Amino acid sequence: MEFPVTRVAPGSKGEQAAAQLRYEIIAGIRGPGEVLSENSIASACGVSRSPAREALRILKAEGLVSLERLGAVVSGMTETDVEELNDIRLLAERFAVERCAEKGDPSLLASLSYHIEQMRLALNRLDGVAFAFEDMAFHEAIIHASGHHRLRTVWEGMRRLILTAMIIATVRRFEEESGFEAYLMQTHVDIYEALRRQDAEAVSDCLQDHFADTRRAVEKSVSTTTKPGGDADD
Amino acid sequence: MEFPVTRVAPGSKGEQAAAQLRYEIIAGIRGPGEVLSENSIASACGVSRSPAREALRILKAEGLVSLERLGAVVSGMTETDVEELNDIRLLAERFAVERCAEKGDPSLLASLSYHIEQMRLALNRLDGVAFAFEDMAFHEAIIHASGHHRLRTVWEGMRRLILTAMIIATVRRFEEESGFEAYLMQTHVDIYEALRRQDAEAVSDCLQDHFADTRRAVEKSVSTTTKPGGDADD
DNA sequence: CTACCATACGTTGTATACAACGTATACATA
DNA sequence: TATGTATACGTTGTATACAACGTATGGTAG
Repeated sequence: MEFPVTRVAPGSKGEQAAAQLRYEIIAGIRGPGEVLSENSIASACGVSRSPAREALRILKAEGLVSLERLGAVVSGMTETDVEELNDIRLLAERFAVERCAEKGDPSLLASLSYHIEQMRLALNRLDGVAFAFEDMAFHEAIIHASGHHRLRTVWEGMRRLILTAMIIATVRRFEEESGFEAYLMQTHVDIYEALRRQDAEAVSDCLQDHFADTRRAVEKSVSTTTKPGGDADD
Repeated sequence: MEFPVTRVAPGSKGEQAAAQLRYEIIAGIRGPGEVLSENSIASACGVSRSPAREALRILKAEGLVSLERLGAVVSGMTETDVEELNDIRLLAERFAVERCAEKGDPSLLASLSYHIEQMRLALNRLDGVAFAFEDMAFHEAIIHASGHHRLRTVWEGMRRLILTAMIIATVRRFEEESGFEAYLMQTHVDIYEALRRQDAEAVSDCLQDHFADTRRAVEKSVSTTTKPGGDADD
């Protein structure tokens, strides 16, 4: 799989290097315990230390590495990490829909409907990457529609992490799994319908179901990932 | 007020510069709309562009500035921002105590009790900074006790922002307000007691009360702040 | 064989130099 | 006067050089 670095991080070389490393860490290509020095990243990504340094700071903020004195140690993404990430996503989106219910943004429903349709099209093309982007856009629309700046800032801090994990999981699911399409689409439609009915409790339940499914899918991807560089059991 | 930069950010020059700027933005010394170039920060803080650049990235991640092409534009902290920050804090801590209830960490209660006692001592000394640090430690203990790594990562992303706002608000409250001590201490004791009784619902209510009070205090500080550099209403 | 010390290397933190890009301003021309 | 253009400046992004620090390793003395 060739990871769409520039689509995930369209910005500077530092962000692109971070995007590449993020992918490699989440995909398990770089296993937990592996040490990343600024120089090694610089040479690996073909850039100088300045962007490499920036990449490391980004990855640190996302909790993917811990900056030690000797270098950045890869934390990796375990099943627990995926589960926790979904905890937070569920927490954030439930909060967001509560706020949406108060405000009642009419353009949100249109946006969600649009992304559901785009997901259908991507599904027909068996384009996992496109599907993941639309899936992401669906959930991001809910966050944005809340109109809560701070929630959005928090979201921004884990946005690319989530997007990357979703791309990996979705592509793998498209390749390996079968028969999941109906349920995957349905959970999004359920959320949409519940929002349209302004049934807050139903939305909450639908989100919970959806993330339970997401968790299963992502965990399967993460756990089946080989870790060539890993096993650094000091 | 001399802001304890090194206590908030004991790290590199970049982090210290960020701490200083963070304080100045939250305190309103640097108003919304003000433009911060890397060079101006470098000269203002007496460092080179490398730490200045790092500081700007940190502030961007915290949502205090937005990085435009022309430079970093200060977003500032409005009353709405403070309110939103407390929304997220309440959300995070409620989630944390739910997890704590499941696990039942005995050392948490001891930690909370200790910090309450330290708050009392700081109160007697009329030491606003020390009080804020203990207040912070109290709430941070709850987050940590949840054992939720991702929640901690999210918390880490807004930790210094919250700490700075708390220091400013607390110091101001110590200087200007009076008669608030009893209630301020009581809300923390209430949280502690509810946790000790393992009464999840009561904890939630206590947290809500506490943050409602915090919001009032911080908002008062922010709103009464003069903004000499601001008023950049393009 | 062990313990200690010196040296060399690798790491991050910081400063500076260079390149690319956009903008604003001043000037010339219609 | 209005408009188009060219130039100069300020900005970020990137590369490189230097400094400080810790560690690991090798050698030497006991």
